[in-house]
Amino acid sequence: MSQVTVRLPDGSSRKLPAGTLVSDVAEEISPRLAQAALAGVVDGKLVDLSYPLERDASVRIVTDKSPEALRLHRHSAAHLMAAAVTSLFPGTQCGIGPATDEGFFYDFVVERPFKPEDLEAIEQKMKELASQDLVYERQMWPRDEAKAFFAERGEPLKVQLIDEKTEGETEVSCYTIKDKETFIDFCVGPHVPTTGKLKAFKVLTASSAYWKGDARNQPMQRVYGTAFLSDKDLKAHLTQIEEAKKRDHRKLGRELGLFTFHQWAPGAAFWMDKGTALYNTLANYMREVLFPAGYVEVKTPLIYNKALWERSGHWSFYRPNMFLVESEGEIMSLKPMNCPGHFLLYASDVRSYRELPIRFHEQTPLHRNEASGVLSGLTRVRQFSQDDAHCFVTQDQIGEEVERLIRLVQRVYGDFGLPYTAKLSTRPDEFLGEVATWDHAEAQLKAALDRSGMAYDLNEKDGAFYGPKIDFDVTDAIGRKWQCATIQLDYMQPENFDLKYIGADNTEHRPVVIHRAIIGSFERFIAILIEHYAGAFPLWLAPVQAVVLPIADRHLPYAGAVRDQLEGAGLRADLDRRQEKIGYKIREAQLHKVPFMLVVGDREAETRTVSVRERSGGDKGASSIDAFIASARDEIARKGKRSDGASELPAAS
RNA sequence: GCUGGCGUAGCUCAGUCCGGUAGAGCAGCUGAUUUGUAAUCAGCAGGUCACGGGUUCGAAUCCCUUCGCCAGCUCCA
Repeated sequence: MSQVTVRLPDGSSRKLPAGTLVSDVAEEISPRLAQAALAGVVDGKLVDLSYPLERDASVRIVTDKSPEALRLHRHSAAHLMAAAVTSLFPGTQCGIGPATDEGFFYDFVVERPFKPEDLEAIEQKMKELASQDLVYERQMWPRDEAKAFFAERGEPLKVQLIDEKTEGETEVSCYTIKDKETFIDFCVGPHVPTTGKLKAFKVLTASSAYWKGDARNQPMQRVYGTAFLSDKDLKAHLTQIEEAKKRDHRKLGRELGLFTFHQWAPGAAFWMDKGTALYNTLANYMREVLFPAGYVEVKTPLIYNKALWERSGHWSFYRPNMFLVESEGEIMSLKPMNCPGHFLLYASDVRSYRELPIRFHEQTPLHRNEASGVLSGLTRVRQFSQDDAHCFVTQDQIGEEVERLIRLVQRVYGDFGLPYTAKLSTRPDEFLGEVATWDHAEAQLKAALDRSGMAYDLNEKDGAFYGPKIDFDVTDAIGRKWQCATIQLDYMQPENFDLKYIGADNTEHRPVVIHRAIIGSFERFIAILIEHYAGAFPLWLAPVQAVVLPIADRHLPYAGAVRDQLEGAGLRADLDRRQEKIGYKIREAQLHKVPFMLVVGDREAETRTVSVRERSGGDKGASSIDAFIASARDEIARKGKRSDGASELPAAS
């Protein structure tokens, strides 16, 4: 019998008979490893434990500790779910069932949509199948036989998949759970060896999806579930889902009196006074950041003739998302973006190289006619404003400008206590302009990222067709990622709009445009902040920073004077003048997450002080009004950070 | 936009399956209470049951339309 040499991760190697299974290798190393083994990695490829080793190879055994384990579990759980569904609902057709970042799903064609009771039944059935510790078996079927088999079983979608995925092959791989009567699926695998390995899974929701995600195809029922390596991890995940629900900005926005919606203005928020205070604080903060960075604030029209959109190219590719209006027979559109307006503004005067970079910052509202089904709270709206700006630079200024931008991004996210990551997207296969120009631009972006000392991912070929870009993702307090900042180079629009500057050589040159936003849309960023802080904004952002709480009516004059003094000092202050006990007023203020409660009664009125109660931290004792104002202003100026730069905010979890 | 679910007082929800005069808590208002660090007591008021149509002696409830909200519609066998 011939032998194969198996190399192990520790550098050792063993000679074993050809055809030895991965599971045998695990057994050979140690019985305990064999017990824990879920799959193998042979020459870098993830395979089943039942994979036979026919030639020399490096082998690694996958266990719960391996990075592949989670996806393996989830994909196997998807099969287990499909087995449960086909058992409970005979005649169900199966589509695809992949693992995802959060869990897994499986698409089915069923007679009627699933109800919550069905999902419970499915989960029960899965548990039952798991407890039976059934084997996942890989079988190689002749292609035609497999197609005939699935066709006969009334699974045309599987036949279609086999056709598409295995063209030119003679055999296709299928996986059974127990046997082909119980469950069989066309699948590359691999899987965990038996259903008993799956110990922590949950069926979550059902909704509809289309075959291959295309609305022209047949609608299917998608059942989502999640699986983890331990009950502890699963529980943590479910708790996280609950936590996310508690922080939902739509719920907190109403409870905190920030904003509301009306069915007659779908996708457009009504900002109440407190929400407006927050909005304005953000908008002014961005102005404070951008003015010293060389930006000028501009306001350009909200409505433009269709001619502009034809020039910019929006008319041909963005029209479905534009709100059109008619005036005296002319078709106009509300602007979905600021760029074309900024180009017209740039072109309204002769520009010299001495002026560049020119940086136009604008916060006026934009309108995008998003499909009704994608609207969601403040995160997906039809009307919003951005901390939008366009920088007009020379080719050689790109690197420095981008580096300045990265520093701005770092500063802003630092002020909000949001961790972030960056990714650089380079030239796609279909692109506009010269390869040399792209290479030059990409090199400058890379150099700028390197100089900034930031770690970043490379997204090859993911740039826009008009230029490369850098995107930033922030991670909120409960670990969710949001794309906010973007820095995009644009070579196309300066051509379209024939933008020029006069160079040092006294001839005309083409500037490069950098589209950039740091927080993106104020609406969406506020949603992120609400959920990040769980509604408990740091002092500098809080819509109401302090509320004065008089003990009894006779303290109202003094309380009013305190409130006036706070407002005079630039603080956002309220006065609770209701005839209620102090505990009631405090409870109310706590629920509204006001950072400071200032209790005033006889003692305070006499000594011209306030009793400070902190939202987090309770009673801080008496303080003179001036001392309170001074410390509050200091905290606002520091934006909640200690003087060493670290954040005082508790890690909300 | 498409598929499914949902829409009852400002908010959270009961009542809908099985048609028969619309309910609770919180918030609001009035009165009493004048209060010291997370809910004082009593009373009152508040609803074309999203909108429009249909079935019926009778519709919040059953059927259809429209609007809005929620979830999903990228993950590859």
